[in-house]
Formats: sequence, C-alpha cells, structure tokens
Amino acid sequence: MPELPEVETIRLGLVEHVLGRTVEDVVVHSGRAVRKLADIATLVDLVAGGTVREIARRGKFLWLVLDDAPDALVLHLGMSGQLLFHTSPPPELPRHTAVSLRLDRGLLLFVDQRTFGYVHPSPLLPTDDGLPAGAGTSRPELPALAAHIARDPLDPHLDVPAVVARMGRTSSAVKRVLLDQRFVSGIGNIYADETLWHARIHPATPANLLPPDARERIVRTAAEVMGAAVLAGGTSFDALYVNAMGESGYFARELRAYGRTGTPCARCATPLVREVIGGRSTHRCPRCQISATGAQWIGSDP
DNA sequence: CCCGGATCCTGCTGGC
DNA sequence: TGCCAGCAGGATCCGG
Repeated sequence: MPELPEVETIRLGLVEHVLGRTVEDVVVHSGRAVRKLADIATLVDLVAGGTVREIARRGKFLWLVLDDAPDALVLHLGMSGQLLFHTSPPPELPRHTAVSLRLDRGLLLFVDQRTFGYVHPSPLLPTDDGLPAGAGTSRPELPALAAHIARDPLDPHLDVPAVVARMGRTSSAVKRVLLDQRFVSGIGNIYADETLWHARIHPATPANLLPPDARERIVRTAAEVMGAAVLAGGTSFDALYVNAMGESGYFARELRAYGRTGTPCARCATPLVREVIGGRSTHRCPRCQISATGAQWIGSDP
C-alpha cells in the first residue's frame, strides 16, 4: 500500500523521533513478519542494546543502521504495513501489531494487517556504483534484501539515461514497467496512474514503442508527482496509511486519475475509465492519454 | 531471458 | 439482515 511518498513521510517522522535512540527491548508478537522462528534470535541480537545511527530508504524499502552492525534492519511495509511511534506505551497494542521495539525514549510498533510486510535483518553490501545507497544514508551500502531494486526517481544518483534506455528494451506495457522495481523503484499503483496521466501516456503502450523523450518525460514526471506527494505527507484514503505519528497525508486531493473512474478529466472533462493492466486496476483518461498503438501517445493540449 | 498471470493475507464494500 | 464475490496502496514465483 505505501509507495515512495508514504514511506518517505514515515522515514522523516522516524528521523525525528527514533534516530539516535537506543533499542532496549524487542518483542515479536506475530511470527510472519519475521518469517522464521530462528530469525527472531537474529533480530534480537542485532537490535537489542543497539543505537539507531541511520534511517535510510531506497524506493519502498526502509532500513535502520545500528551502531556499526554489519546487518541492517530492513522494514518493508508491503500492502498494509505501518510504523507507529508512541512517546509512551498505548494502553492496548493495535490489532495486527507484529513487532514492537522499546526505545530509551518511546516505543516503535510495526503493525501489518495483510501481513505482506516484513522486518528482517539483512547484511549491508557495497552499492554497484559506489555511491550512497539512498535517502538518509551517506554510506555506499545497501541491504542484500534491497540489492535487486533500482534507485528511485527522487534519488539524485539515479542514472536517468540508463533507465530510459532500459525501458526501450522491453515490450511490456509501460504501466507494468513503472511498477517493476528493477527499472525505477518506489512507484506503486497510485503513482503509476498519476504519472501516466500527467505525462499523457496510455498505460498499455508497449514501453519500447515510446520514443526516448517520452520515456524520459515519464521518469521526470514520476519524480515531480512523488516529490509533491512527499510535501503533502502522502496519500491517505483511510486509517491504513498514516505517518509515524498516526497522522494522515493529504495528497488524495491532488490525485487526477487514481480512483477517479467516471469523474471528469481535470484537463479535458472526458469521464475517466478503469481497466486492468498488468493485473492491476488502472485509471486513465480515454481522450488525453490516447491510443496505445498510434503515434499520438505523447498527446498535445486538448 | 522475457513475459504475464497466479498467489500470499485480512478486511471492507456493494449487490443480491 | 446475511452472505458472498470482488477488490485493496506489493512483490515474488512459476509456467509457457
């Protein structure tokens, strides 16, 4: 559920309240987030008594660096994960609390309704390019669990020409390519639809049929949309996405495509349509985001 | 290798 | 009111 802007909003909250804190105790309430029972011991060994030195992110992956531990603590939120900080313990833990970290000041809860998220130690490995791994870290080190994903559109070290070239070598629908974290990371279903609406490109267009300037525009548009979403604190539809302090973001009011089936396009007033592309619900304007097979994908002012 | 679909899980909504 | 199909912000695995 949370995409880059939501994960970044959570990260910023953690930087404020968890960075520099020492973990006094770890409790695993439900095994699935930690996968195997043996991993609980590994998790406790890594985290208990450690001080949080960095809170880093690439795409939708978050990780904590503790002292000089060789492993990072990776936090992936999946579809429904939350990280909730409390200055003092709540009277009752939220339903679906999977892991809680008691800090020298405060409590950090990992809560996950649909259980696709996880909390897992992962060895820090050198980045391919020798550059800092992502937001919130100066180290050229990435957890092994995140080693297969590309940099994200908000990463100043993203190699845009390389992404544009790679996109030109697949015939998959461009929407599917945006969701594939190996091309560019951090984009999920909401921001894929928003990006393609702003870029005026039909989501079913095979990526290799898009001219290079259109592919580049897509990557830059993704950065603009997600940058704006970070400033708004992310997209909240309900209580499932809130920041580390439990507050909603307000980017939902800026959405132009996602979830707007049947409502007038903000550019041309044509009712938006919904279809399934790449197995995901996809929202688009049938007029501005034109043909998937013609030469007009790039669109022009209606 | 590349592509597309199935699958993991819980909870909510809307139609009958 | 109750039931059930369908859907939900992600990522991985597997067969063709």
